[in-house]
Amino acid sequence: MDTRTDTHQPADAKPDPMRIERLCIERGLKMTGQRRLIARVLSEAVDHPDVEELYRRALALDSRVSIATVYRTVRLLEEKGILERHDFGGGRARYEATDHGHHYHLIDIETGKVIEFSDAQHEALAEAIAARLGFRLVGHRLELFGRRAAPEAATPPRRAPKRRSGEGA
Amino acid sequence: MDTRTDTHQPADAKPDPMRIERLCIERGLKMTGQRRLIARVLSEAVDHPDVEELYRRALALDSRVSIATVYRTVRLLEEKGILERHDFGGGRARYEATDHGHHYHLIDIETGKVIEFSDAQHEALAEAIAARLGFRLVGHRLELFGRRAAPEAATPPRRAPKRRSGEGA
DNA sequence: CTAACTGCAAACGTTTTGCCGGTGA
DNA sequence: TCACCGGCAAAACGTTTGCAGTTAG
Repeated sequence: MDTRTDTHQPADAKPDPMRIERLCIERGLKMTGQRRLIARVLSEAVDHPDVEELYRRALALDSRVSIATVYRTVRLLEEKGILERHDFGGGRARYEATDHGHHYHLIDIETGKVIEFSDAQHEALAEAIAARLGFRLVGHRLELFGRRAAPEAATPPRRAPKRRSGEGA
Repeated sequence: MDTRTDTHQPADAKPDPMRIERLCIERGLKMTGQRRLIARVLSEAVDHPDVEELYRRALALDSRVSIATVYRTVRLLEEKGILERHDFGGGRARYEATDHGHHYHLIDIETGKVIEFSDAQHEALAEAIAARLGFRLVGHRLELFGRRAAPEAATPPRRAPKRRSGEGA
């Protein structure tokens, strides 16, 4: 397929607000009110929210959720392969639905914003490297940390995150 | 330089047991007994120890260190650019000296062992992708998760780590 | 009916920090 | 000298869990 870098962020604004719920049912999960709520918040997210953010969004729709349930749900969905957990530095796990195929992340270190992209060339390279080292590739992650290139007025400086976790050198 | 994947693990068994200490002095850090001790442990490490492991190794040489000091030192050294923090999953940060140039990691998901490698082709690709997306690349990380390829008797199964952090999909 | 679920608060494991008496430069 | 440092114990942080009551299927 494509050999070029291909961005796809808020482009496809998650069209289906029930996708996650459907997946839950498929895997035989009991659909309670809070589960449905959290599923909806997740389905609608176009970013990579952490648990607190999910909790905040859920609360805004219905106050009968506890953060413990968000933690439990998010973990459960990850175990079921419905969610993917990421660590972009900053000490909290961030989640995203497992769909829109393999992609990588570019983190804007000024704003913390995450841009998704895919790149077939990289995909092939990763595979080749693993093979060269005598391994069968099971998974891989590529994260780029960058600063918006030159041209315009600089974004105001950003306070350092709460500190924790590994940044790429 | 090389365009091929190049492994370099315990190969170069850190020849200089004072490298870190020298760097500390260069950056104007006060060299106390415990600082020197920790620096030495770090200089001698050929792996990616976490804080507890560093503490254990330091204690074995001299019992007058506290784990708080290890935490403080490791953080300080990271801020000074002497150490690099990694999160390979498992809930604790792991450290390695910032030297032997840019390299990436392949994590053997059976054993948890980390193999380092460098790859100029990937390096160039990362740079190109960032540019293509309108960013200046500040750092990047590539982590491969793999299973030793076919041939020999399989390594015994390994219990899952303490749970936390992001695995590559 | 009952296994799966929830809220709450307490527990967890890692990491940071306040206090305050030391110590290297 | 004195700004920086180390030990200790307590706090903070994100996250998990035991308990007891609730609910989906």
